[in-house]
Amino acid sequence: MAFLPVEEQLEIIKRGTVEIVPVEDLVEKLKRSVKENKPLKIKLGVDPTRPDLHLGHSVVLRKMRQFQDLGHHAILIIGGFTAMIGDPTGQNTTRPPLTEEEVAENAKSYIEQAQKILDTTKLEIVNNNDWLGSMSFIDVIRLTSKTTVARMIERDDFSKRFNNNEPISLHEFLYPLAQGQDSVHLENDVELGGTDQKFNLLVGRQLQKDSDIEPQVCLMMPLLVGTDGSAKMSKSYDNYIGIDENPNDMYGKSLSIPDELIYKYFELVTDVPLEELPGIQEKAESDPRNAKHDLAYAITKLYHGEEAAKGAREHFEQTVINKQVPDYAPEYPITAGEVVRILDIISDLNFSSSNGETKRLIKQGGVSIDDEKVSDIGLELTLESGEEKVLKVGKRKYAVLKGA
RNA sequence: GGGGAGAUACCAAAGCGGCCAACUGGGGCAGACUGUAAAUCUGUUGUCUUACGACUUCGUAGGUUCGAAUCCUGCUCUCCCCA
Repeated sequence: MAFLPVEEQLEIIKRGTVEIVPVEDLVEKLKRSVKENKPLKIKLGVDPTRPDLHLGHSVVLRKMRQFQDLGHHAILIIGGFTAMIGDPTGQNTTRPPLTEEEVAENAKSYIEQAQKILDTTKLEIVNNNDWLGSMSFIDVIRLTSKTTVARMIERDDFSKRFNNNEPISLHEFLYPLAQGQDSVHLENDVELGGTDQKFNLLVGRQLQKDSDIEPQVCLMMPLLVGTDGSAKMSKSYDNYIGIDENPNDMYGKSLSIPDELIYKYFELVTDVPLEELPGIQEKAESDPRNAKHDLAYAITKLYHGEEAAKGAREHFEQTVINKQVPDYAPEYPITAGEVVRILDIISDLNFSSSNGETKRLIKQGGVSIDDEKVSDIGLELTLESGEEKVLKVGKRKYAVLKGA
């Protein structure tokens, strides 16, 4: 296929990118690629520890996709070997290493999800266990001799942990080397990663140089801030929007991000055309409410299609704005005439983690039946056959109580 | 190898024999206000119990005591200093 002119490619590549080190090398590589009609090898390493992908992961995956669309060759590395070490990046404590079986299973699930973003028909998938796993101890020692302790602790998370008197296990130093060795093995032109990966990516560049391979260009994408507006998006902070999430939740969660993030999200996790971005930035400031709805729509559409996005918007208007009961509310059957405690109903529905919490919710006015706040902790109810009541717990948990 | 310090709830951090289910801050949850935004105010945040109260919890296993997060001993883990 014919490649786009270098300038046009660059513009697409630079979207949302924090840093390209060094950008001149990328220009050179692109020029040569166009001239020789030869795709660049783009490397992205993924850690198969947590297989649930969310929009945070999508940032760098989307960048990968953009390279694919530009005609370049995408290589996804499953960090089967490195996962057994545990990437220290961003961890304040050492990660538990995974077994080979877990890795295989997680990798499978990862790829399944990633195909919502990547073009898997044109994707090369490799496992770094294939080459790292067979290295001998002497190979490893030679590898370690290529860098120094001072360089290692110069890395941000290490120096922080070091200064905070937190433990750093020796094996964690090997992680960047292992990742760098991947680049030596693949001889890739570009490696993608989050800004937190900068150090690791640069190690790859250095190791390639040492092995007389043309060094890779490191391209860093920002870490997407989660829906809470402060920490990076992560499952463990529960501030994430999963790419597998149902349209309604996806839409709703997208709306719950702080206003300041609207533009960033448009830039990083949607496919709105480059030329529309300036207009969006303006709208995000002048009319954040609607801009955010546009965003929620765009995100939902990306993963579920136009119809579902429309449905999610209607659903939102219906339930939140007009305060109607969502149609997915679970039904809770109650035998006609039977006396049931409200406490038990909520517990059965898993709407609260303990009876103590339920009582607290009731005391604070967080529970209502048919729009009427429940004030009595010990409330018991009975339903006639066919009778229905709507139970609401907290902000957005609904159930339909149905006499049967 | 030698010496010293430490391990408390989601996180940080007080408490150092009974008044401790454990101060305080952050986070979370709920209410008011709103745009499922922010800011603000209020309440709440171990389990069971309508409640009184009961039970489990302060790295881990034992011990001392009427009584332990607090004292003693073993163990595990971490940090610092020296070599």
